[in-house]
Amino acid sequence: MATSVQLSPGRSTAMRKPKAPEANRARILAAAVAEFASRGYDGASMDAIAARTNTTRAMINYYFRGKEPLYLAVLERVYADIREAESGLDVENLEPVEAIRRIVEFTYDYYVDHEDFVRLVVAENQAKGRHMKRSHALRTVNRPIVEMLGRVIARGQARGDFRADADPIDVHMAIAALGMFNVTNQYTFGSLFQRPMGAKGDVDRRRAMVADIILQWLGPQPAG
Amino acid sequence: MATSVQLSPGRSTAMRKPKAPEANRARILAAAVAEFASRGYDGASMDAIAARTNTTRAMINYYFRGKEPLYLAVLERVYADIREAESGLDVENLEPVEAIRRIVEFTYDYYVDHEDFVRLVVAENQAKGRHMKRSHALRTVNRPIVEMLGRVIARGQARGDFRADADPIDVHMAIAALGMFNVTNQYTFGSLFQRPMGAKGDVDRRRAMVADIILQWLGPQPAG
Amino acid sequence: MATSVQLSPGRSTAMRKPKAPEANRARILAAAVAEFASRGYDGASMDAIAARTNTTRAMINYYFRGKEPLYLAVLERVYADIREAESGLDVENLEPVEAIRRIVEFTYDYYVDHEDFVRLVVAENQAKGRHMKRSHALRTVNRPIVEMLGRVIARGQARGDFRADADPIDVHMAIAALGMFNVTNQYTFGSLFQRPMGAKGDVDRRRAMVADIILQWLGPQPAG
Amino acid sequence: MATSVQLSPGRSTAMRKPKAPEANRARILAAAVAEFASRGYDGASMDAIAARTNTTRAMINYYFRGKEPLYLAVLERVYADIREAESGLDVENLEPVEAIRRIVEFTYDYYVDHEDFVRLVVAENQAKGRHMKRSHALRTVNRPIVEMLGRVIARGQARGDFRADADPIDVHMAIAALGMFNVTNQYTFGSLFQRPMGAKGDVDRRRAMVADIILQWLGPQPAG
DNA sequence: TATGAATGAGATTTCATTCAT
DNA sequence: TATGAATGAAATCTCATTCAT
Repeated sequence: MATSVQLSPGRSTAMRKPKAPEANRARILAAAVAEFASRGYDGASMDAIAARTNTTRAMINYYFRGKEPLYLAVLERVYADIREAESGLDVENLEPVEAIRRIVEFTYDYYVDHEDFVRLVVAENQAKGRHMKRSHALRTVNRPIVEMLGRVIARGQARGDFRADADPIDVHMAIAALGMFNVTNQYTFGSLFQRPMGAKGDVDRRRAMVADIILQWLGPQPAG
Repeated sequence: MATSVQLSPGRSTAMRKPKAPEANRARILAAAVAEFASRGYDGASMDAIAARTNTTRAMINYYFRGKEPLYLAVLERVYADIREAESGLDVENLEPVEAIRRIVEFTYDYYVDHEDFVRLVVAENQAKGRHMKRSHALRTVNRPIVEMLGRVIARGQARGDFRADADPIDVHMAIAALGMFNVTNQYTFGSLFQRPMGAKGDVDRRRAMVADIILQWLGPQPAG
Repeated sequence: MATSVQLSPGRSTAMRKPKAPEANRARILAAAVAEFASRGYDGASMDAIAARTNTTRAMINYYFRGKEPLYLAVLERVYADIREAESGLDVENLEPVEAIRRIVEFTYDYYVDHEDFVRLVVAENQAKGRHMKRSHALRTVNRPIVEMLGRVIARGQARGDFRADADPIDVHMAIAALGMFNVTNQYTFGSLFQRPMGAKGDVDRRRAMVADIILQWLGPQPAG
Repeated sequence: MATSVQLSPGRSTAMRKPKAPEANRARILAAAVAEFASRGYDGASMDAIAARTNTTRAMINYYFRGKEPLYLAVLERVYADIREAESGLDVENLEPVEAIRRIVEFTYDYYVDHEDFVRLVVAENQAKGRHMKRSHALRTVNRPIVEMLGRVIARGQARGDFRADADPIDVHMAIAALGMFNVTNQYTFGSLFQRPMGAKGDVDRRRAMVADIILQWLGPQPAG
């Protein structure tokens, strides 16, 4: 018994006890965003999240009641973030064409700069929207960018700049598709075609390209 | 093979030991494609794959030497499949504009009809290309569609139908982005904007839309 | 401990959750010593260790984080034990020859009485010291018996009882070799030469024999 | 089906088919000696042995009928080898003291040069002689060295060179113990006391030391 | 004689969650 | 509010052996 035997099985590093519930919650949530984005729902481990926050699995369960609720909170958070960012975008004073270009650029950059968001959206789609369905908050997320697009397109149509049958949701979808692909498919596409993509690709050139594509398509139909 | 060869007696149906390695392998691979596509790498379970066939985990390990090699075989298989399908696409005799439309339609339909392929590609990207890197076969997959696009674009440029600076890989990327998005993001996008997507969306309309987008963009630049 | 302290009510016997981490850890460690000593590293099974206690594999992993760390803890424990036992050996007040005899006897008996220790040492050697290398604790184990031997030998040399070139580590090695062999090789040697060995052999006679061998060797060199 | 799919699950390296049963057996046995010596009974894998021989597990089972019989064959082989080597030792024409020195040196060197033998003996002892018991061949192995020792000791006693109560088996045991320890305990002892041992230690010095120990002990008892 | 195919048992480890305090 | 302890389920992989030819 004189021999010193280690008693505590867990991590024995002295951990600070914050005693600040809100801060704890926020820290856990941030760690969870990173972990779920990086590893996906199944790949993410509660332990890894705990390790990123100097707390324990039990703590996380205490705050979020389990892995899935935590994941939902993560989704809600990143959607709230993009909604907020979109809200800050002011295009009412720009000419329609310039406004579209601005919106495309904003969107393109947001994806490049927020890979976590993109990866989480993709993960949720890979999960067939399983979790999203259970969240009232997520089912009622509104994305200001679509209404914004609607107003810009209407202005452009009024001036004859844009084709008459342009639909804001279609336009948003095209912008999102072209912008996301660079991030979502960077590994396979980049590897197969030897093109650096995502944040490492030629961001400026490709962002401009997307704007061109959208604007060409939106432009008034040549008679015929 | 046309002549009737006597098969060994008990080979007809319910044998305890099938002894049909090729068929076994193929069955396992098919089951693995479905399982990995449905659940992702981590989510997929060797047991589930075994259950989809009439074999056991041990059998799968015997044939494929583990989960990751099996996953690689799956990736290689679906890439081989799309490469083969692309090879069968004949556009050399079409006018450039029609050829592009044909290629877009083919690609769009392939994604809609082969969700497994799309999901596997997405999954591999979510895994940051981790597995792909280890496969020589995958690092050297060539996608005939890009060369095909290159030839069509060159023909179009020679006739003045297409802009001079069009790049086949950019074009392929745009087509892929617009086509995949409908499949990859169907759950979140569809839910957020109340639009059915993927195979359940308005496939015809959207396929045409993608072709329009690409062709407008490819068309000769208006002077100025 | 002598005063009667009130224990918490349910603590007496059959609780579903013992909540006695120290005792659990100790019980697991003891079981692991027995299992690893009996079956070697590879032969030992975590299940068997669990069965020897009243816990589960998962519990063991919780406390020790895996099989190898557990094995290391076992090694560290038995080395700590022998070190402690060696420390209790008091030979400073004995004449050098008697002191050597005492040390030999202690060592010989320790091996006979602690087959687990001997078997674990042998197992680690069979594993080429693979695990030991990874343990800082083990790399810095000091064995008091060698310093003790050094002091006794020096005293004997000063009196002319022992040869001048005697080296404590050589002496310890010879003692250990002769003592361990009886335990380590009891099965093959005993079987081949029909001699009961280990604890079943003629312990007294052989222990004396080892002391004789060592002392004859240590004794002053006959001139010439 | 145009795609090339690997069909054979096993190792596809072109393997030569020796068609030489005896040679096969010998090669497998040699590989098994190395594998069992290196990894112990449990640690050894039939696959690893197969890999060392360019055959398959099935082959080995075909020749040896299982892992344990193979292990027994290995033990029998290495004991046959040492017996044969011992038989070649000629000491009848040496003076008793020189003869003893010769025997010690031979034994010491044999252990240093045949670690596989030593490791197998140790492994069998760690297995508590479990396998040995089942082998008639092993239960009747005779070790010529003991009779040889007996004759030498008798000659030495007749001349008054050796003590009267010296027992050949005791002597052999001491020689074996001192010689084996250098090999069997080289990892723990060497690490704990910073002494290179086994073939890497100071073989010459230690071999001489063992001879000295034995001869001092065997020498005629000083009166008293 | 030789072998690819097939099998079932067992081993370790990870993990999310629950419990009692 | 916070947490160490405990648990049961599942997942992957290895392996010796057997079978049919």
